[in-house]
Amino acid sequence: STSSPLRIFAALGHQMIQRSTESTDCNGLYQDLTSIHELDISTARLNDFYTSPVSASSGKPKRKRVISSVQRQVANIRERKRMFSLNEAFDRLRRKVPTFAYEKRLSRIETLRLAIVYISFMTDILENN
DNA sequence: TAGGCCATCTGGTCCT
DNA sequence: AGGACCAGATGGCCTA
Repeated sequence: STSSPLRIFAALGHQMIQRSTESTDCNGLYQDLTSIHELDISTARLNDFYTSPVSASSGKPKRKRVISSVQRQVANIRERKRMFSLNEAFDRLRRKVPTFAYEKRLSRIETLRLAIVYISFMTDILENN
């Protein structure tokens, strides 16, 4: 139907295309996220703390956590996994927002901005029907 | 070559 | 205590 929301959205600019569904994540850039299990956790010592000289806000001495190198490695892997899942969510969102005939995939910030516009557009359609 | 984008590391803070 | 989340820093890759 020519009045479908997607067609109306497409009419705002160029012809809208269905974006390919190929996964753009990884590309071999991620390190092995399973390697967390291979770290020798048994050698990790407990956290050490030292007292920083000043705490401007509270006046109380701040306790800073100092972690071992093994704990740092484990934390890095966790962070990589977290960012990986974040990027998976971005990929899902990318596939949901209609785009024009770009040769280039949307960046994360472009994906967010286009999603905002798209949601607003759809909301307007619903409210005016 | 500059700027944009991204992956990764890191330390701080919040929360369980 | 430790995991989740976050933001800053850094370096690599790509494109105009």
